[in-house]
Amino acid sequence: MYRQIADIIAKRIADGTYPPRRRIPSEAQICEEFGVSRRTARSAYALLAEQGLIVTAPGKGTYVKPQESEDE
Amino acid sequence: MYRQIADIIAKRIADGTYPPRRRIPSEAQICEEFGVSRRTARSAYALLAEQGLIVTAPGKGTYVKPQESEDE
DNA sequence: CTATATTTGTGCGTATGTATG
DNA sequence: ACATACATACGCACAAATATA
Repeated sequence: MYRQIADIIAKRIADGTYPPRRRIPSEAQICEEFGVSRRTARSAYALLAEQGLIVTAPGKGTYVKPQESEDE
Repeated sequence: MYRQIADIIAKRIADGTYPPRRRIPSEAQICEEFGVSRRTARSAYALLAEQGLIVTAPGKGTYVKPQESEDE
């Protein structure tokens, strides 16, 4: 199930729904949208982070990974 | 053997020992009660699920299937 | 500086799902 | 049918980091 969620989010990143450096839904919001536990939401994001698609920022949120060419 | 266990559980559902929407013993508890392996306990529950008597919820447990007329 | 709210990080226990021997 | 192990998922609680009032 967490793989399906990760796949959906990955598609949103690919099609520009979630552009680079954009903050994406919090884990809590993922729980609501997909009706899953936070554990599952986190597993999905962990998979996307492992794939290098997103980065997490404790206390701030989760963001789409910036492009290589982009500055800080 | 798993058919015998399934039959016993089915009787408990039929006589109201396990009412609709009630959580029934976990697979582990079935193992203890009947002295069988988890594989056998799962086979029993799989049979009952196939018969539409129960529904399983990963991470939560196994429940007696609600009546058609019941709301969520 | 304090207090509150939000968000990610971590840990625990329990239960079902899947795979292997 | 047995035994074992690991993966996945739910729920809860608390900590740490950040932002805001």
